[in-house]
Amino acid sequence: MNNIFEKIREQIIQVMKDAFSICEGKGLLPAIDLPEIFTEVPKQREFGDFSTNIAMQVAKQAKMPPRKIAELLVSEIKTDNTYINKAEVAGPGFINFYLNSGWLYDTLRLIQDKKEKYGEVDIGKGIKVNVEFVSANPTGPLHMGNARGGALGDCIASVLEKAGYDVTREFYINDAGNQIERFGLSLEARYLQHFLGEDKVAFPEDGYHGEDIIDHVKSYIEVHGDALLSKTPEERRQILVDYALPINIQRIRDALSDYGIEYDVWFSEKSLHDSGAVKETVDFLKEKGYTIEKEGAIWLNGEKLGLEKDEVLVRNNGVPTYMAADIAYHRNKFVTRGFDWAINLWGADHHGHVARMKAAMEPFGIDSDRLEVVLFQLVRLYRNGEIARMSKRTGKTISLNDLLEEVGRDAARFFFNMKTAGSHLDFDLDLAVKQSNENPVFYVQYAHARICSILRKLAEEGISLRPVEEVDLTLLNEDEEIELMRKLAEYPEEITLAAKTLEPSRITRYVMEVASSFHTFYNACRVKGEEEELMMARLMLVDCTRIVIKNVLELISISAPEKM
RNA sequence: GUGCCAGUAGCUCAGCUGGAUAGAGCAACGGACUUCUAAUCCGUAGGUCGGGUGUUCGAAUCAUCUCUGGCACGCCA
Repeated sequence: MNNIFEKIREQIIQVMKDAFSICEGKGLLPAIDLPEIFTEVPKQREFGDFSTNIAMQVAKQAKMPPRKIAELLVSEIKTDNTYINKAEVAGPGFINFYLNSGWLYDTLRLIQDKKEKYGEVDIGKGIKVNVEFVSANPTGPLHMGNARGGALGDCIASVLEKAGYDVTREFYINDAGNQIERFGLSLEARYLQHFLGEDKVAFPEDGYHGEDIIDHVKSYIEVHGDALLSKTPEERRQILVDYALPINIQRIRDALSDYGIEYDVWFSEKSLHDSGAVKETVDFLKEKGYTIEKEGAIWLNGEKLGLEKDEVLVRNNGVPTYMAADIAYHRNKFVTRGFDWAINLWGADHHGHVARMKAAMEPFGIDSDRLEVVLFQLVRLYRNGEIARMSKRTGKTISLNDLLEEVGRDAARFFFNMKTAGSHLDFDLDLAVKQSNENPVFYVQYAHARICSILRKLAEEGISLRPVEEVDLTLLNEDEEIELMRKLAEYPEEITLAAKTLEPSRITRYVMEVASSFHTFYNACRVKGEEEELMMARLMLVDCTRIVIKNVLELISISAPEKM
């Protein structure tokens, strides 16, 4: 058992089912085909700890007023051996359950038992899931979109791990295709410009204008000089790409590592072309009749797959498109490597690609539900209350490296994980570095530091945590203590919900609530200096809070300082 | 033009399978440090949930229409 909420929910459902059958047995209620019984935590504390609306749900079926049904059920309720103290009918027909504090004390016992594993649940049952995120073009540095996608993807992966999935973090390296061509052309142009003069060599219109391209060329020239002038353009571009690409990829790895992201797999698009997997995939589609040929190109048959239009898989020059490679890639994930589930994080500007990719799984016998795409809206950076522009064309982009240098990993990851993926995100650079109450990162970290301070101060006096079974937890009954324990009890439930919705942002908001409950407790109740048994009970509560905050911060890869 | 996403307090955002009086943070205003860290806490104020219609015991949530903003509709990725 690692989720008290789950246990309570099961108790309530069982108690209600029993009450229904007793009522039916006594002829108080007609036979009812029970729908699933839902429980919720009422917003108002006076409505109890949990409630259910089942009486309202079955009112129509029973042909009785919901309140009447609820009253019958409550009169026949059996709550022996449960946390339930009493049940009451309220409002239009809610049944409110009031629990004894045992579930809160059991929560503390559970936390002490599980320690850093507290919060883990097993809804994943070891299902193999591939989480692919960032997957930026290795033609330049990582930008804000990659930063958001990185924080989100990494936290989704972490949440799924905690929820019992077998997670693989993966980066798809787009080291083939058109953008690599343009990368080569850009490098070549800068190279030639260096020797022949800027005005003598035209820069490709859709080339990469960034400074980093010039830097690559400069450092190449420092070592190898002008030897490439005598090569053919093809050779020249190949050599320059072979030189610069690994550098870019290494820089991406380093930046992501600084950002707290470690991948299990770096998957090369080029390898799919080299191994023949792309060609094989197109051939397969051709054989199965999912392609059509027109205008010298091979197209994916949109009509047959329920898509709006056809998509080019192989251009009339024989070069496959990214779409062909992407299909081969996902076929590799599902068929070759046997993932049960694949989650991709894409910027919202790629949303048009979602339906196509899901549909394209069908010919391979892959249920499209096994591919899940999380779209996230793009980021706007603010500085001095104004939008900090980032323009890829002028090369004056604010990169992930710049961001980490300016605000640090903790603030960056925290901010990107505060909001749901679907909402636009305004990143306030000034706020992220502000060391004040306006900054939510410090709010949470401060709670952790405060706890550590309490533990430190007590340790100096030779007072340390007792084993939980030697502590009288029933002494914890102040409102602030109850509220804090209640918050701590929610954690496994939060992990469950975050995993089900693929919304790690709720975990970030959750830890802010834990911090808030702790700060309130701190201001209302003292630990040090209280009568010994009470002090020990509170020390236990404080330590459990520390464990939960640390677990969450570790989950989202943010430091948990012991002093601030 | 078609499609996708969004519109909730001055600002930034939560709101789970429809539920009880729509929440939080910041900003504003008023309070609390001789006591474990005041990077904290307590209180006050702040709303036509973009707008209309419908579905029903009940709608911020579902359906539909409409307005506004962002994005996508390439032999780019």
